Amino acid sequence: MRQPASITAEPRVSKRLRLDVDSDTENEQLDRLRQPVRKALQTRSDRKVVSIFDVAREAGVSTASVSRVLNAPASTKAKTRSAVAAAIKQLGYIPNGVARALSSRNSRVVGAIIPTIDNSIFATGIQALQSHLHSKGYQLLLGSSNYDPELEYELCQNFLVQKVAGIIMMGGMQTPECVNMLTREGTPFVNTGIYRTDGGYCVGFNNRSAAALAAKYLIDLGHREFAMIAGITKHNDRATERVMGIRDELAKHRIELRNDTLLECRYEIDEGGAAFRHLMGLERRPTAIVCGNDVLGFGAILEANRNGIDIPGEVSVIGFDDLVLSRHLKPSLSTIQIPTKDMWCRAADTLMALLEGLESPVAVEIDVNLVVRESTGVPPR
Amino acid sequence: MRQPASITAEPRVSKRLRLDVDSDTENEQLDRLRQPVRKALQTRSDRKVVSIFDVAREAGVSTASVSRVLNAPASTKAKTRSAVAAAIKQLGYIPNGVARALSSRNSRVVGAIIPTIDNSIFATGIQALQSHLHSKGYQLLLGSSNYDPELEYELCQNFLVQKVAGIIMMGGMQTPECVNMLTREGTPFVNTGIYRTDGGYCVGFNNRSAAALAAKYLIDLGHREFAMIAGITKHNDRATERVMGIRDELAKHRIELRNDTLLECRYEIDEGGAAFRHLMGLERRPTAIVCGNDVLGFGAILEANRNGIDIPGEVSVIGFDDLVLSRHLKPSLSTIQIPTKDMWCRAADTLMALLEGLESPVAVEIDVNLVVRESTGVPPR
DNA sequence: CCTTCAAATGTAAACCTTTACAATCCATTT
DNA sequence: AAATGGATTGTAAAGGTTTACATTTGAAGG
Repeated sequence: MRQPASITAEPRVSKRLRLDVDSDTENEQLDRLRQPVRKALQTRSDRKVVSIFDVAREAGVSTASVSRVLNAPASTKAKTRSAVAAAIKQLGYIPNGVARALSSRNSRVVGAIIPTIDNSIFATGIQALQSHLHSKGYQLLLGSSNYDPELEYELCQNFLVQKVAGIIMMGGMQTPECVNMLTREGTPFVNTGIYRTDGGYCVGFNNRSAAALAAKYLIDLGHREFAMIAGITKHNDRATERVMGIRDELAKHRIELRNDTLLECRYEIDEGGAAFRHLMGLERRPTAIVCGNDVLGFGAILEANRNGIDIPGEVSVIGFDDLVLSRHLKPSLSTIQIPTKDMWCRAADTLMALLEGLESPVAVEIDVNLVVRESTGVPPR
Repeated sequence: MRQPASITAEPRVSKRLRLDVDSDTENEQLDRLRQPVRKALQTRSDRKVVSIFDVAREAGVSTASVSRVLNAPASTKAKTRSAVAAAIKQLGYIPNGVARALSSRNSRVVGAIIPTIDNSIFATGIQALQSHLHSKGYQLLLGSSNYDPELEYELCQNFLVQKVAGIIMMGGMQTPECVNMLTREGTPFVNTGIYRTDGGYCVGFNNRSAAALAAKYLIDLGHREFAMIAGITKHNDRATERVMGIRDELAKHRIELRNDTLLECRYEIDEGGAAFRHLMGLERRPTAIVCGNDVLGFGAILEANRNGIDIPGEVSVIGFDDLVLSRHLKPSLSTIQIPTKDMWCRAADTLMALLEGLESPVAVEIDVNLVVRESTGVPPR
């Protein structure tokens, strides 16, 4: 029996549940598609909004002409244009994008999903993305998934409800259900931060070979005792591939990455510092530490500073991403540099081309660079 | 004469122009309201989308019932609910939020404008905002203004076109035209990061007295030679008030903030470093430096590290914001701590209360704290 | 002056919901 | 069994655009 009490129209609290999971109760399934009923303040309730009809009347033309002046001015006469422009200005008309989207099936809104905005590599990307989209007349609907594919699914579904024109998502860890849903709805999407040729659109780089680049550099310097402070690899293809890249390169040189020197932590300074401390306390100390990203590298360097450990004298540290801070730290952090802004803008370009029916390369590879700074050097002794 | 060539329907490039500025040509005015005509790929063009009619037919009920199951389940019978739920699942129905918004006049989308996502204090705020909104069933449309009121106006207008339910904006430097436009449209908005009682909704703190707090602390330590590495005050009320707060407090103690020790720079590490270097090169060196935010403080500390200047031995440095990094730097940065996440969530709560027709305090004051760390101490000698 | 035809404009049907109002159902009461 | 009235459901009218198609305009050519 359904309990009416449990389905009153309380303000919706996301339950992070999937519509298509059998164990869900009906209520929970529906929850995800609801909008709350509690009588929302109907903005502009009494206020009469200026519509395209008002503009048409004021300008002495049809609504179609107003629409054309706005959307296809080249197909209107100068006289019509100026009459309409005057009317628009006179009335303070602001087109209703919702009606426009409904009618034209084009919302001119792009959705983006990143793991967290609270990581400057993503913040930088989103900043670039937003201003690029803005310059092309698109708006940005933003969601963060906290590295959780279920949440990412939910955000995607919300985007689809909102009828975004397309979606850009960091990484390629969407659940199959998520990809199905996007495909079924016909909403194009681009994965960013990864490069792969499995048929989906992506703009990014090969994390595996990029990481290998770092390892090779350290090996060439003479290092043989390695450690890695990796990101959490679960649900994170980039982190996973970076670990694989390090393993690849070490294996090539018959160097082992011992289990006790491969640490996974969240991308936080604290955690990087703690991992570094742990590694420095090992009986068999590594001489080179590869970090899953620069934040972890910062943690390592700052922890070393605090404890008077000499980088790179005693141990070399290399990061990944090249955040702004990396070059400023003392010692400055060697790292793999990603052209983040460029990557996000090109992801946007790829998506927008798709939206406009243009040809667009399916997989775009972005170049990364090894940036050598002060935190790496030859091994001690 | 109008030049047809100049008004072909090229993909829209934002001209950042105002509709109501007289010097605009008609074309430029209209530009801002257009959507491009170049035949956009009409997503899901042939694909038949599943509509509420299909669900209704499948479930053997009317569309009104389907709508009610989704939006006011308590007013439907269990049998109807389950039939509709089954049909929705069966068909993979995803409601059309655009049609929903048009019909109900409620988009459940909130717009937010910040100066730049590329500053971790804003990134942190937006992260908190987005997940808070998500938990309440709202989505986030994001724009960054780059501290430019004209751009902010434009972003606002785009939000209005998109019929956002409400807007949250960092600071209170909107142009009068912008505020007028929002008021005319009846779209509620909340300013964040500032506290003032001029009638508009805001959730924030008094930047002036917060800054004074920092100055007072340094004065109490015995400092008399002050400098300030401020943010750019133009178009930035927070930066301006922070300078005023310092001036206030110094004046109270008859201390002068000489012109050559008040530097304005963009919130970047480089600039903070350069300013610090400049100040340390002065004949009459300050013993205490107040920074407009932590990023500038980082610049100062890192520059000091590079040049072997002892902080706080030779000079004390204090920041503003309490970014994550502040406690990790060596020396760690004393600063004014802002409960950023809390502030943004409460701004969202204020706005959502408004949207739901609930009472909501007009001005919410957030508490700030002085956090004393290693970068401040008694003056030298 | 009359045709012809491209360009410009107008008419009205979608687009997909929500929701006011009307109609029906059905448990209670009389 | 009829009447009552609250709960549930259905009908159909918005909501503000775009756009296919029809119509009008007007310049060019005969």
